[in-house]
Amino acid sequence: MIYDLLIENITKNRAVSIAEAEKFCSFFSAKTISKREFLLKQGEFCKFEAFVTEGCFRVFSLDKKGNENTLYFAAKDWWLMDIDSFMNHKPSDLNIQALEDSKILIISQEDKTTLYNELPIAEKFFRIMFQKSIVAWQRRVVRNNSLTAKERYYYFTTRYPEIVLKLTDRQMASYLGITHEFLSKIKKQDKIQ
Amino acid sequence: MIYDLLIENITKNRAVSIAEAEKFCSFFSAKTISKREFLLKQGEFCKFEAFVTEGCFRVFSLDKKGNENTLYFAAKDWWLMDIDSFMNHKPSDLNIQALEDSKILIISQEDKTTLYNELPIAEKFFRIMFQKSIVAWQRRVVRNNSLTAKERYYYFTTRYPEIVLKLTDRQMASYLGITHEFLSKIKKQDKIQ
DNA sequence: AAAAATTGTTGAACAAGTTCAACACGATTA
DNA sequence: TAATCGTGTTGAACTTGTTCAACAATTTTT
Repeated sequence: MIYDLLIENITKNRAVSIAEAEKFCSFFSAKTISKREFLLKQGEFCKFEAFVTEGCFRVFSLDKKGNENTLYFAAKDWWLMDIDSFMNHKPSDLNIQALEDSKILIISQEDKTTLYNELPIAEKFFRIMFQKSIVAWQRRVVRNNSLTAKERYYYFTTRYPEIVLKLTDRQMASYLGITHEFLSKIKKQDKIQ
Repeated sequence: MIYDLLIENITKNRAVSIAEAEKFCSFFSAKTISKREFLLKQGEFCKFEAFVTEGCFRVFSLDKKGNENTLYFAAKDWWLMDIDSFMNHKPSDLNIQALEDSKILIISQEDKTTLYNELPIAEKFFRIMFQKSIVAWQRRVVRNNSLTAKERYYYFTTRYPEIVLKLTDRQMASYLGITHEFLSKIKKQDKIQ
């Protein structure tokens, strides 16, 4: 069933009844996205939140110098959203693009409000999910400040080997915060030793 | 009243009744922390969350090379916690130290659970607070990757001028992700022009 | 008030990462 | 099939930021 993965995601480590899980899922509908297609473009209003059931996405922004900055990749079992645009009803700074043919479960802004109102456990679920997310972002900041590019490259490739397979070097470099030329040099060094 | 600032913080932009706000506050007790005192040390279990009503704190970790990495500063009206240690009941990676004589409102781990159970609006309040926090962390990652040290210095000093006054250069440098020597050189360059 | 410790400054040598340009390769597209 | 475009690689020159050491100025402790 298309909701299996989402049900597992929301019930994992939490006391959620079958009825609650089913109600939760009823707010989401399935959607297919082709490779290279954009789910969201900078400047648009983000009026959805989504859960990835198949494929992979890249979330990135463009800075003033025109460089791409990859915030994160979202493969199966990850959530996709622009919290800022969604929460504050403002144009998005982010682009969300499919790296391969993908499938998501999507909820609209209005339905998300209804979900919170009708299913109190949803507040707890997302509250905990956001807490975990903050921990991950804090660790990312510390890694970016305290590790060299080479160390960050090792961390990323050993931590997310399945995602690495789906990326070009340019996409990975924009996540690591280095140029793709320098990433190429890191990889070369690596092979020699 | 000592709860005034907390009440303003939780009611701002949200429909919270006076009764709810008062109940919320009843879980918190006032505490005084002296300059240089640690509210939490790396290795300890973080069994509290706190709201700063006076003074300023620094939250930092030590990496393998022995360098301090400042995650954030928390002045009046900010929340202080180690989400990871608190949520996952594990030893903390973080140090929380008062930069000056300070006052906080503090809630214990048990009371936080009770608060969530007895006051459903608390789930919504913290869910929204955490969402805002994620947006801030995402922006920090983008700034760290796309701005030079000098640009980050400008951003920080113009965005948080009151906090800057309370910091040594070393503390600011550890937040910006540079050495204090280099910060000193940035400041010198700055004066000349 | 003296001693000790921490802080900020500066310089010189160095390391990490960028920029730009050139080229080879593979994948789309016409 | 040819043409085009994006990708990965490499080198040389350059910029940004680090490291280490020395010193002066403050702050803290005794």
